[in-house]
Amino acid sequence: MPSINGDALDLPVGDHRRNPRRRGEALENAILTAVLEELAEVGYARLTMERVAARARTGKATLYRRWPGRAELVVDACAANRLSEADVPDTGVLRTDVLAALRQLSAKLATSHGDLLRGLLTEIMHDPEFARLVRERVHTAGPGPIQGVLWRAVRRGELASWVPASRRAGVAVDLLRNHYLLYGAPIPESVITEIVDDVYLPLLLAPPTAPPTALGDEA
Amino acid sequence: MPSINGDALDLPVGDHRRNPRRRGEALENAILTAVLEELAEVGYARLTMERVAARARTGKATLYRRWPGRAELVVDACAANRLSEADVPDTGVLRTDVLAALRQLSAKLATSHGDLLRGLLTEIMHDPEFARLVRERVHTAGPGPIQGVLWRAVRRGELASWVPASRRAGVAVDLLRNHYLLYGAPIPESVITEIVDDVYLPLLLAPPTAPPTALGDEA
Amino acid sequence: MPSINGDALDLPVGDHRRNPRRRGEALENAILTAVLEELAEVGYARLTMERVAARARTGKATLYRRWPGRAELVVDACAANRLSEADVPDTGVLRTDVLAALRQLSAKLATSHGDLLRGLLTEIMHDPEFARLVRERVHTAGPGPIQGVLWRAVRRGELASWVPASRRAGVAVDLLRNHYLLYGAPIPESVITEIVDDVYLPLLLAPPTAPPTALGDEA
Amino acid sequence: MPSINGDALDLPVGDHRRNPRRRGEALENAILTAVLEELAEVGYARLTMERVAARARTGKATLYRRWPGRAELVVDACAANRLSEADVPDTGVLRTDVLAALRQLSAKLATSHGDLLRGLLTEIMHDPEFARLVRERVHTAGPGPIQGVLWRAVRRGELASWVPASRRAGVAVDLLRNHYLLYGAPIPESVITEIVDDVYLPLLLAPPTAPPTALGDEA
DNA sequence: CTCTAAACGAGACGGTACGTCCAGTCTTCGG
DNA sequence: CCGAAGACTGGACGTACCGTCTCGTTTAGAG
Repeated sequence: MPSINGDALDLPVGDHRRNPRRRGEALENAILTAVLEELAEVGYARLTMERVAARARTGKATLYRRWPGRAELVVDACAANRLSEADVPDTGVLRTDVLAALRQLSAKLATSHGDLLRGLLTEIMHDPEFARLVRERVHTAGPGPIQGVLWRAVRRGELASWVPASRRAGVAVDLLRNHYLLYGAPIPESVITEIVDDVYLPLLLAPPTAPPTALGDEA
Repeated sequence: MPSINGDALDLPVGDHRRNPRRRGEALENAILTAVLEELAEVGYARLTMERVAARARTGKATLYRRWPGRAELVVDACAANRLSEADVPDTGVLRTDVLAALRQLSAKLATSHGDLLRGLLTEIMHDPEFARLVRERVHTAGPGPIQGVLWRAVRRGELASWVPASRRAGVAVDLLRNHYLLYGAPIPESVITEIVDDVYLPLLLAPPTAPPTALGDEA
Repeated sequence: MPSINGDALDLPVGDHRRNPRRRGEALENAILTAVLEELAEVGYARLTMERVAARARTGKATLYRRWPGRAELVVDACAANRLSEADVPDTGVLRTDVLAALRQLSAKLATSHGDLLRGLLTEIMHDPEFARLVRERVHTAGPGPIQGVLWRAVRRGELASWVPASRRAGVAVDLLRNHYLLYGAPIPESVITEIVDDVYLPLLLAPPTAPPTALGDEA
Repeated sequence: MPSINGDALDLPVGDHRRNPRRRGEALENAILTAVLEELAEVGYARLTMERVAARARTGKATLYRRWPGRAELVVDACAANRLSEADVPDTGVLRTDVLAALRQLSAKLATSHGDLLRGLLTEIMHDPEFARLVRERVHTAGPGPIQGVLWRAVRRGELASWVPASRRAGVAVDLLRNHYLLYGAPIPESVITEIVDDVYLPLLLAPPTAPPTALGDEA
């Protein structure tokens, strides 16, 4: 790109002016902070090793010594600022809990986390091990909370106990994530309620397999 | 990237050697063909305008005169080779039809189409109009066939007639696509059958909304 | 150059909007005018066929059909606006006349004519015929006036009659042109007077060949 | 220019295949050598940064890191191969020495040096500092030798001692250079002898200023 | 407390791709 | 059917980054 903006990489400096020279953890923190700032400012797609190094006032070699590439670096940076995995308040009703969980996820996707997810998905396939890492982060930003919600519902007797471990459990999160990837943020409230009322709750309460009578009755 | 392969852009030439000079549609076809070949060979991530131009034996300016960038070019190329929207055979049973449709989609995702979807998702947010375009292509590679399947089931009396128009209709495709994005191809057969048997069919046959008495009844 | 200014070649249009289509002389005039405007605005070095065509609201082929290249086009454009060959006033004294002629030439070189000369010199060698053309223009912008001055001096008896036809006649102009090419415009007054007083006049008045006694005296 | 020769930049390689990576002076020499070879092969007008980089087996960025542009790069390359400033043999006679010096210069202008001079003159005016540099190179390829010749003549008593420092000293070289610029190389022998016999020697031997009585005496 | 080995900062290096400009040539279509 | 208008092929531009590599310098930590 022929210089869309003439910025000479003259980033504001956190003024850990050189000397004393940072190492180990201090250095790593400076780098991860720089990554998060870049993520916030220009997004994942335009984040470059060059700018991260400049912003962290270190050299590119220092980055490559620790991370194989941009994707891994960014994943680590996000792991570091671990968004506290805010857990969902217990409202005592499954529907309300699920809505809260989805709204929380929706909000998270609207931040740089969403952009990040989008970007990482394209780079996932290089290395299966890395793919696993990303899935964990992505899922953490998903099924984690909802599992709690489901188990509470089981304890209250709202749900059959096999449900939280079944494939159905993740459907709401998957659909929401899917909607984000196709339509972007912000996700309209109506989409969330539709997912919950038209799909998720009916699904959770449906019998384990399709009623054999559905077809049989007609036949 | 410091030359993962040293090829000096010496691509096989279809030998439409210069003169007569191609214009308009003929030229456009040559370009779109080149795009598809590149897609198949190196994938979306490593497809470059430079190589496409070289392969189509034209100049970059000709590409940029027609498309604003790589993403739009690729989308057009895919629209052109419209993968014939192979329709699902009518087996007379909903479950079998759905399985066939998902297997078809799964196969499609395993080709360069999957890679493409992955790549385009990161570039979607620049321009809403472009986002819409991509969604259409992506959906075409999805809900299209399954709608047919569902309507046939309705006609056979297997399904309530409101189902194909409801949000539930797209769930299977969304889950499959979601799985591809997170886990890549090939998608194991077991995942497909689980989606169908544990989620999709029960969902399609569940009552329109969650039984309001769900908790009360059981308690 | 990656667009030093984003101008999309959207030049001010003389609004001979297309249709009726111009031809022959009308078109030619529009082109030559465009050339002169470009020359004035960006100079010879940055004058391009592309911009000229755009400015004249025509196509490049129209230019190439009439002129082999930029150099010839520009020369023609200058021939058209023929700078009236302002002749030197007769002061009755050789020195004053010569000074006036050189100052006139110096002034001309300081305009786009100088820039033009500079540019054309680099493109002269392609075609001897064209080289001749340029030399004529260049000389016209030089020896023409001074010949008059010299002949007047001959008539007054200030000069020997063989001088105007000798190689010495052109020396002043050659030196001035040379100075311009090496040092650019404006040429300091002192340079002009030095050329006249230290070189040109002594030379004009010197005997036809070196006094054979110069060396002989010493020997 | 649409490929005057179809060569795909497959230049002969000096096979300093990568590693050890060249730096500093070694690299610079390789580049300057490449420049000189390109100059000799295609001339200044068709010398491109792209080809120089390819020939030197380096990247364009490396060139631009060191030189602002083509002109500066070429000037440096010429400074490097400093054409040994071949000095003029002492024949013991001014006329013969001058002729030798001019013939030498004439020969030099007929090589790529002449082409170079021509090309650089058009790019001189961007930066006065650069203009100074070029003048030095150009003069070096000129007045240097002739100064020696003149001083020897002074020592022999052939010339007055004020001559070598006067503006007259450079006239022969200026006229020769001027002739080259207008008529190109090769410069006919007759032009050289005319400059020497009809202009330069008479001028050198003429009195310091024009006889004040020039007109009066005759009248 | 000294000395050595590793890590750091800085940035050069070889290289790919970008998106733009322009040169010349060829085609189409209007007058 | 000529010629105006403009699309085409293709080279080069100057920049941004990539990932590697070389320099000194600084700083731990072993002796």
